[in-house]
Amino acid sequence: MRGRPREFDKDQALGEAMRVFWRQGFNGTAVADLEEAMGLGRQSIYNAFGDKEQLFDAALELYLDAGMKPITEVLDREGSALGNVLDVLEMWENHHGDGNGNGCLLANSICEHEAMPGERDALFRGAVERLEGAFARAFDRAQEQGELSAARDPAALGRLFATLGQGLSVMSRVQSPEFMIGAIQGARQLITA
Amino acid sequence: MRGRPREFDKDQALGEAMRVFWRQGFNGTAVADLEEAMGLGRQSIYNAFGDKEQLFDAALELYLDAGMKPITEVLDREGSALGNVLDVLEMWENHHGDGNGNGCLLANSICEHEAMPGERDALFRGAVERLEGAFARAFDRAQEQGELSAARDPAALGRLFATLGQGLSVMSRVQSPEFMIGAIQGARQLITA
DNA sequence: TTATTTCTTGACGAGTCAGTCAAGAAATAG
DNA sequence: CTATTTCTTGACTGACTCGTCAAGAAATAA
Repeated sequence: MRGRPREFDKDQALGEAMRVFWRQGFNGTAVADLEEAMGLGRQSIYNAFGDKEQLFDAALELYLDAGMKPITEVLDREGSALGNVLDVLEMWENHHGDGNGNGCLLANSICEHEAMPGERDALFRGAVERLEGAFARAFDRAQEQGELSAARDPAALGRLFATLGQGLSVMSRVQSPEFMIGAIQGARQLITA
Repeated sequence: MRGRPREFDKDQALGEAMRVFWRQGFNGTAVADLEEAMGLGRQSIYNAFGDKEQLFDAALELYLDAGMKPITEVLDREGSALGNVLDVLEMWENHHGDGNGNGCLLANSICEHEAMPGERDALFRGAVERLEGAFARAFDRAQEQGELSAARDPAALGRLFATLGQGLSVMSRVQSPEFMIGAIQGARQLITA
């Protein structure tokens, strides 16, 4: 027997929750903040998502799906692999240059994570490895295509660029668009010239 | 009239407070945690350091002095400027490979900062600019010394390496020493070969 | 219609938070 | 010695925390 259906859109509400966690972090977000942003009463949130920690996990998963896939998809695109890497740099330039200033929820969560309840290490590592792997594959193909010196180590460069992405996320929270563009320009120079 | 002198060492207590904030963040740290780590009663803390926010600021300044100076000093050393940069990469490799896993208090604070009271943007930016500037000067000198291609932009590379440092800090909180070594190895390859 | 299930609303409670108050302890100044 | 100043200890407070409870509303099933 089905009972009364919920009045709100669960996915949309989760998106709003994600944005609040993104901006304020887990410990910096009160359930009252979530109520306001999601436009819901407290019990509706607990009915639909469980407690605050489960809601955060769901929001983080949504973020990793929505925010990571576009990058790995570009990196795995056919054609010039080095071009794909440069396209991702341009995506980062546009994203971090728009002044939203919240960085990346993954990086923010990793930095806060010792102060958070629960076990999320595996989730974090998995996300990083997907990013790292996509970059490594691209650099590998770039070598095959003759666009990257055979002296480079694609796996090491994959780790470097995944790390750079996290660094850009941190910097975007406090630095100007000009800074971000400069840092990305530096990365461009090192893999092209 | 002087009155009763305090029984504890203020600098040492601040160091303990710094370590707690470093590990747990501002919002993740209760004043009770600070009491325990510093070995002090609550009123002693408030007498000596003011409120929690002022104590955090003092701890952050201590960190920036103690943790940033060694890096800029190596970068500004005479001799091979590119060698200095490589030495900093090695310092990071040793630091992040020791498995302490707390990353860098600056990066952690930047990520948490929207959820924190007060204005720290200027402090954050100043610290980043000191790091960025030291790298930029080193790359500039490396060009003069003929160890870095004249096609590079030292300012952009300075921003890139400051950003990389923040990224390494994030990664060190969840990734293995092998990952860190790989990422740093990637950076080495790009500025030497 | 009536019974059942689920959602929504608002109040509530136990626990934790940062910060303060008050009293006693321990030092210096005269 | 006494008076004064500062530090230390521990209790305390009001605000905020997350999560739950209870009652009514709104849907479906028969």
